[in-house]
Amino acid sequence: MKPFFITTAIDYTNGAPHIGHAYEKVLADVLARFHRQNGEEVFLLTGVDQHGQKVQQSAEREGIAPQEYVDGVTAKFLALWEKLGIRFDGWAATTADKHKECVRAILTRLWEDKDPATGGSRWIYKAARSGHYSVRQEQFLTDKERGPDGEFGPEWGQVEFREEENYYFRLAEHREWLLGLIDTRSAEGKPFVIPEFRVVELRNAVEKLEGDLCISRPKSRLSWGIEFPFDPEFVTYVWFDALVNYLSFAPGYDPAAVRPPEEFLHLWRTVIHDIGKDILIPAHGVYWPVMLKALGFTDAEMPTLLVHGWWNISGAKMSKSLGNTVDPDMLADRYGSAALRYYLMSDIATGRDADFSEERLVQRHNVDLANGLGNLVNRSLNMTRKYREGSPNQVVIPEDFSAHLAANAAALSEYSRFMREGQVQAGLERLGDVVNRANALVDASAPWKLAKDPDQAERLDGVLTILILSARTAATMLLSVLPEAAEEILRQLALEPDSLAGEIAPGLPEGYRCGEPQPVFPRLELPAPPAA
RNA sequence: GCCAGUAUAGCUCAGCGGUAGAGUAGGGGACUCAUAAGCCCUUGGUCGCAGGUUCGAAUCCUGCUACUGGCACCA
Repeated sequence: MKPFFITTAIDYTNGAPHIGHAYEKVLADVLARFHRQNGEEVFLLTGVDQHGQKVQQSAEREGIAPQEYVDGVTAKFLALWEKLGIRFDGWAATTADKHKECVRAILTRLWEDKDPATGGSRWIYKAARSGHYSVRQEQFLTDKERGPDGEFGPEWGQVEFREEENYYFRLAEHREWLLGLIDTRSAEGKPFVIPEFRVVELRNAVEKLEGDLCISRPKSRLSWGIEFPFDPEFVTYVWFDALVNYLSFAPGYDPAAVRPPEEFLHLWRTVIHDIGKDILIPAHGVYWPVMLKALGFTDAEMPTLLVHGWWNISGAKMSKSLGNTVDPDMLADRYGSAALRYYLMSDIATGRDADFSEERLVQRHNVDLANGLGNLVNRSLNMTRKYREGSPNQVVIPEDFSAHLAANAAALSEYSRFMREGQVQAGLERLGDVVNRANALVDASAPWKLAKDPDQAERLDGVLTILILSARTAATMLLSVLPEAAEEILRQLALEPDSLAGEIAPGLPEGYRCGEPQPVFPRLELPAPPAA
């Protein structure tokens, strides 16, 4: 079976999930479901990033242990994914023993990979750096933190000059290699980053790459992390912990092996990292490929980065400090997870930003799903039952409608192409075409008139057949985005979905009888505005 | 400061050298199988601003403005 491996970013467990977290997971889930529907061996990996200073501080504020704190937040994420129907195959939690061991094994290997010329590690070195340090905020200050008078403001408390030793991962010397990788991938038509306009951004950043990556924090400053295997005075700092989740929770990875095991590579060669634009540069676009190179991955074994945009709120960035975050849990409760999933997939072009609007969420649900697809299914089944007791006769499709099914087949294959490219919105537009074409056919052929004229009996059978087959094709195209609703439609139609291969059945099965219509998408209403 | 990107109908966006497009919202009509849904027709734009190239520019070039992203600087 052809493999398909997709990962999401792991979310930081320092607050409740917002709409952006939900969007990224729904996108991954939809693509995973599409490939699964296409008969592929799919692995979807998602999870949470649980270490770090902010978690440590939040736990202290609440007077509980960090593990207890992250377990609580993690439960919120898991409950939301359950509510939104996110079906994942691997769950990455960075405080899991499996992950800690993997990170430590990787650090050990890189530390012990000695350069014969110098006798030191080829990848990691220890060095002292100095700077201004705020004791109260427990962080080094840059000149950004200086006030207009050039001094550090009172919010930093006591600021002292401090020297600190840390471990560093060599990055800068891999600049040319990374530029070559980016260019080669683009030239081969398999860009390192999708959408392609982000490749330029990444390339610019890589060209200016200098300096190495600090991968440790002294325990005196940060205790909530993975202890360094060869120096217990330090814990692993963010990216060497978080990024490694893609390996530690992937099936078959062995951190000790010089070359990744074939069992693992089988899946890994197809890997797509579904991430937000905020963590492309430098984490996923620079640190990660160099880390993989250090771990013995060849250029052909580098991932593809699928970079999505953000949901803005009335044109403004969503941020906790602005207090304009959107709670996906509340939206799912208010409108149902299907309406939310459909909105998130249909109203943003993958890779770009969009403006979030509850009004638009309701509108898209009502126009596309309730009035469009839902009503098509309902009216088709009603007429089939009313005029043919659920079983249209097997007839030759009337000549003036014969192009209809061919157009549906074309729409289905275009849908597949868009979905393979991660363009879910474009795929859903093809679904809309199938629905609109069928609804137009109802009015053009007027089955209620045909039913009154015995001479038109065969024509009526043909129209009903096309309508039911169209509803089936539409449901087939809805399966990855709204699996439960699509299955309910197929149940009412009493049909299996079409194959995604592009060919569709020319008629109904022998002895076909449709099921009972039941509205699948009741219309939604916006809550009444609060009384003035 | 540098490098990109975006600016087209109320809204979301497509078009990227040859008479301004789609969906949605607004208006009108005919119908009745249906979730008062659907179908047909239709109003609506000096294509951010100013120049230039061209027989012809939303489309190419230059400058400007606004917004977005990235990087850098912040002695």
